[in-house]
Amino acid sequence: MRLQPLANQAFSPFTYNLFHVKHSLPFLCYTFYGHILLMGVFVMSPKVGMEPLRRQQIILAAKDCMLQYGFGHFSIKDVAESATLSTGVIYHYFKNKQDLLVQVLKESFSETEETVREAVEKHTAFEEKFKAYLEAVADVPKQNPDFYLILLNYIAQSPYNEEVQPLITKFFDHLRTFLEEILEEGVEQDILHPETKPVLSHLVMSQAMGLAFQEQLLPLDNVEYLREEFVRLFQKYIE
Amino acid sequence: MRLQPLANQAFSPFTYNLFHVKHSLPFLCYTFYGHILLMGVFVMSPKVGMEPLRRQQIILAAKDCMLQYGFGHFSIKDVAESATLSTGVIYHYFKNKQDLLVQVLKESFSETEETVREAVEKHTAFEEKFKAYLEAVADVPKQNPDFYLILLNYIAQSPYNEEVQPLITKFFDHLRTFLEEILEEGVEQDILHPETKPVLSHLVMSQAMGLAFQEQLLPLDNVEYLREEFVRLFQKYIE
Amino acid sequence: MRLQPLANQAFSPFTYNLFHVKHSLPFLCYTFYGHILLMGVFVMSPKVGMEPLRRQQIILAAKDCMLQYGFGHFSIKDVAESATLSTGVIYHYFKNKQDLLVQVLKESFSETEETVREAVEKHTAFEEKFKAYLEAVADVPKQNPDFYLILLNYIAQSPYNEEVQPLITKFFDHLRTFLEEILEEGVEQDILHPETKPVLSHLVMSQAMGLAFQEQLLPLDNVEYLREEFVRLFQKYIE
Amino acid sequence: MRLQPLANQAFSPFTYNLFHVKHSLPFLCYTFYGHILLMGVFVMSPKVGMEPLRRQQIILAAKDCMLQYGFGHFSIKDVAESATLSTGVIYHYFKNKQDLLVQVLKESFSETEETVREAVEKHTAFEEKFKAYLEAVADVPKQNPDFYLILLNYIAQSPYNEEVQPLITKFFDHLRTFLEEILEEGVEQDILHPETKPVLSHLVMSQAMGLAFQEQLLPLDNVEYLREEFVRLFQKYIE
DNA sequence: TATGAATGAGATTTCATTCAT
DNA sequence: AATGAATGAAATCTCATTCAT
Repeated sequence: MRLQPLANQAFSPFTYNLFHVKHSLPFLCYTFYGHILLMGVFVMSPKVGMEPLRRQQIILAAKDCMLQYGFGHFSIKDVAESATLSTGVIYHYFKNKQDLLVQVLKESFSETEETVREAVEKHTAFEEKFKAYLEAVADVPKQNPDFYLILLNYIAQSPYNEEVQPLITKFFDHLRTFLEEILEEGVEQDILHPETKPVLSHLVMSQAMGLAFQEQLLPLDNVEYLREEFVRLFQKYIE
Repeated sequence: MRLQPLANQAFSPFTYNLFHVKHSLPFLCYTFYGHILLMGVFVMSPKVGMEPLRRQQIILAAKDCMLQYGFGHFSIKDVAESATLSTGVIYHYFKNKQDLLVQVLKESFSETEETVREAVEKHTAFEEKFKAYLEAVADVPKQNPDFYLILLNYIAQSPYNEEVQPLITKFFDHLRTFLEEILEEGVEQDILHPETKPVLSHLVMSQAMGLAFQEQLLPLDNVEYLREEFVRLFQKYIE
Repeated sequence: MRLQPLANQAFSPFTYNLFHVKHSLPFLCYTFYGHILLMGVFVMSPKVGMEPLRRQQIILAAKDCMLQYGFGHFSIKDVAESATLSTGVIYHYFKNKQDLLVQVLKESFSETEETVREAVEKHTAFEEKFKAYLEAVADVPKQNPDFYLILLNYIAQSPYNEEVQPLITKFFDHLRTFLEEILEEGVEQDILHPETKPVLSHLVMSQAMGLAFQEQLLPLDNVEYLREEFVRLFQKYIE
Repeated sequence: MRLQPLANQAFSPFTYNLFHVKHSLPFLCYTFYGHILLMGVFVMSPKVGMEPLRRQQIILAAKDCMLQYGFGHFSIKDVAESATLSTGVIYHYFKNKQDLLVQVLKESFSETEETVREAVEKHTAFEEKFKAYLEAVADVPKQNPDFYLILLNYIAQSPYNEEVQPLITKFFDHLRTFLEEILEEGVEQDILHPETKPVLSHLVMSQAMGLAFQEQLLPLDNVEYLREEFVRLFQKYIE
């Protein structure tokens, strides 16, 4: 008695559906005479706890599609294909396209924020923290190469998208507030003038963002050196 | 007695109704005594020769739509409506949507480039030129409020659009090369180290772009002050 | 005891209502004594697995439209209407208009080729095979009245259509090669001179095609007689 | 005093229309002081007897377009461009697109008919006339390479075009009737059986047409030989 | 949970024809 | 007789979303 894949031609044109139903399994066996017998169909019970996994699977596929096709040509069908799921199931896990898009952005944001925070928290001295911050934000395009391309797509959309706009604003605010907290230590230690804080934090954010976008657009040959100079530029500024 | 080109504004496409000689254009010249003489008439038909006028009209309408709906929801139908024309006529003046989009971008670029060049060329001393450049690029969002929003939309498209990508690259290259030419004067006057040139030009471009995008995204309350600090940041850097 | 594929016609997409086990397909086999046994059921959903059915349905509708409106005024919208489907669903089953058109042609070709081959294969003697071939190709317009009208439409397109051109060429080549294989028997039996083969096969193809097109164009009153004479013409030629 | 081309910049944006009006001419001269003076505009009177010439010009351009783009992508704008005329003027000489298309076909037909008639009329004896006819119709694709491609386009259209259909029928009828007149001589000289006449004439027409179409479709390597055999086939038939 | 078929609105593009002059 | 701008209908194609099962 041996299990065998079902020969295609043995099935009427509708039987192949069986194999498309992902959570069912035909159970076959050979008879004593070598004939194939279908013993039954196991319709597997839906897996428990699949929800977060599926969501993740879809978000990842959506990220891929965003990078490959851009916001303008991003389609649910492509996401489904890329996740090897049906289009319909996307709507089980996400309210609609917009919802999916927002989740993708949220993921990207929290990833990047985490990276920066971790880099800073290794240090205690103000100067070291500041340097670590500068290096971390300058390194985002290297650590997380797709982040700025995704961000770019969303920023372009943001003026026309009520949900995306505040998300982006919040992301930059978080990151900038975090920097201001670091700078506050400098102020307390009389290294920095209090007024420098808001301006400096804005300039750092802008510069980091500008550099990353330039890198996306033009093939820069001396990226590494530019990043180092970016750090130096602001170290010089606070002296 | 000198031949004089007719002032453009004297001949809106509908003015032909005003002439006694129907559907024609008077050809005039000044006499020795300053009197105007009608030398003859050019036969014209009002439905002919609309090309330059219409192209401009459509490009303007397209810019409006771009700002209003963004790249993602930019439609030819909207452009036509906004220009109070039929959709078909757009294709009389532009090969396709892509072509129109490219023309819009080209216009925006040349406008901005011109503004910066003009600002710099008022000065002769290196330090003044450099300052003028910094101020001019920092002021682009103020002088030309739509520029960065349009740019943003195109940048997001650029990785998926063969024609737009090189246009943007060229624009930034032009602007950066122009800055390097200014910096070269600083090098010649021993104010700057030669190696500073490429790095500095990149950092300035990034910072300007980053600031402008931030301004697009967040309602900054101290924009003016930030711009001043932007200038000071780089003045400090070259000291 | 042998497994038997279910006959297609037993499962129109709507028959699922008839089964007691809802939305499923019975899997049957013959017993040693010829009795039918229900071995199990395949779970299916009526909205799934429509592909082969719909493709056929659409191809048929497309054929109808082709005949009714011709290549020049063949529109997807008409096909959809004729198949009582939405326009969108056509693009679910076919990549684009061109793809659909090609599938229609392929079907028509294989049908006709099959008819001719079957007619010939009933015979064994060379003369009989040759006669059967001549009669079969002459009878195509009668057996398959739409074939030449469809062909005509495609041929007119072929110089401007990269995909259709080789399909048509291949079709005629197949049919002509098949005739050459028949003629080869005549050569082996010393009934034909070897050199006659290629020329004769071409002339037969041309004549058949020419006759069919004439029939399309003019209302011939003596079609039957013409076909007989067509056969006689070439029988005489090989004597 | 010298004639000079008008400097572009001397004209308001609408004056260039002057040069677009094909039948008007500015008349210029230099003054004693070197200034350009426009002396007047000659609006040339419409040329008399241009009608047939223009019609011919347009028909030729239409033929070119038909060959280049086929019936399916044949557009008035292309015809106008190919004839270096405006789209509007086409409608001065032809009622509409359909009318133009019909004229193109008529021209092609009369050309071909003429060729065949001339070839036959050089001879007097029946056999020679018959041979000349066969050779002439077989040679049409060589003498008039575009004829069958144009015909193909029209035939495919004919079932859906009330005006084209009878034109084609008439063309083939003419040519076939002409052959029957020749054959009648053979009947009178007791070379042919009277019943052969209609069948033979049809078969000849079909064969010629079929051969020509095959030649259009497939790259035949032995066209010349095929044509000779075509002649021989029917010479043999009447023996 | 999952499938993928189906819908229908909307976008781009083409083009015969008209029209004012 | 000639221009080419303008229209608007129609065609192709895309895609978010729904739906029966």
